[in-house]
Amino acid sequence: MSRRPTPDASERILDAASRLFYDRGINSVGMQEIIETCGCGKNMLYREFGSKDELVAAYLDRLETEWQATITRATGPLAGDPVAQILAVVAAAADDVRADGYRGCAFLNTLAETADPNSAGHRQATKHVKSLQALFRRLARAAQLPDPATVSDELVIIVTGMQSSAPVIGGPRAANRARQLAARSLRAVGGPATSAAAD
Amino acid sequence: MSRRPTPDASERILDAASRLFYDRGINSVGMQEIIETCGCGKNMLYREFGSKDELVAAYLDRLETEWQATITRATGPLAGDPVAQILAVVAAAADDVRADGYRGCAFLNTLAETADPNSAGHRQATKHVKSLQALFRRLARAAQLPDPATVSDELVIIVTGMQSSAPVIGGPRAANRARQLAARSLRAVGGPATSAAAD
DNA sequence: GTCTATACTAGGATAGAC
DNA sequence: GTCTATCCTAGTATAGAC
Repeated sequence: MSRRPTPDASERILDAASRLFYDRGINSVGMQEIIETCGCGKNMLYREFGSKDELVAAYLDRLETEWQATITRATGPLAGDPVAQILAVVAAAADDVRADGYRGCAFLNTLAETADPNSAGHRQATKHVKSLQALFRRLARAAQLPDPATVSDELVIIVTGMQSSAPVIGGPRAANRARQLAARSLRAVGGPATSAAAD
Repeated sequence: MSRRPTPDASERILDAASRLFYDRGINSVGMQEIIETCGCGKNMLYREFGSKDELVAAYLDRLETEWQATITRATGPLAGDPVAQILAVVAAAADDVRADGYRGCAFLNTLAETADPNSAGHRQATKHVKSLQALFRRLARAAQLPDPATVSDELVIIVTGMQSSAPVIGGPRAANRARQLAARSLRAVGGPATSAAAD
């Protein structure tokens, strides 16, 4: 018992850090608290992650990877139906929002917290939103919607608005309204294959 | 009544603090930097504002007052046309978003930064969004729109989404898309007086 | 008296050394 | 794990200029 191989020490640290970072904000969490929460030593933490910045980067990196897996899982079965895929992406984001203790999008929160555009957190958060925008644009183009750039911007606004307003107006309400808004957005721009966007 | 030699000392401090708080985030700004920026002494700052928390509260208070004045100015000439008033509120918010150096809604940023629901900042930020929601609901009811609660939630999502996505997708784009989304939302729910929501 | 400027306390931050 | 170095934080108190 005394001797733990801890093959996943890095994971345990990242688990503790992620929870604290999200729940209380990156700037409000000290390294000491992360150490106490995960029960590791300070040297261990700094050996696995060289600095707090790196730990933050790893936190956002893992979330990004998880999000990419989520949308792959959600859109995979709908290959060939890009309109349904768009709605599935919105629905996947909406599922997160319903969770207890939801405190907004981790990337948008990081953006609000770290103003320096050159910081790793800022760049990762910006990249996250831009990749969501690009995904919507790609799918809108595949659906042969007129003006994919406009509709993808609309969808980004709907998703980020859902995430930002949810802590105030309530997760389920925000999720439902956002899904309806997205469906309506797709119907409004018309195009050949938007029948799937009917309520 | 003790006369004050510098009647605007409080204002100057609040100006400096507001700019720093917004540009870099509340938690990233120290009292020392505020003092150096506004050129006042530490004594003065702590006499006018008892603590950093109070200074933050004054910062948000003033923004709230300015915002209330903005919507009063925007909706005043449109009395009797609640649908146009809703669009005017969205347009007023959109104007802010276009500004150079826009870094998101100050209230939403505060919410992201301070997780403690009992803190003054958290409460003021929550109140701000809820009051926007209530304003939309009141106007939607005045316009005799069916389901004012739903349409007001949609409008809140559109506005907060515009504010949150603007730093990433660009202020003007976000502003234009949000105004179009709001107009479409009003047209979609129908009602007797939504012709003003036509593009 | 009213201001600025600075010294100071007490604590918490990151980070490194052992 | 503990201990230390260095820095920054909020906030108070003192010193000195006008």
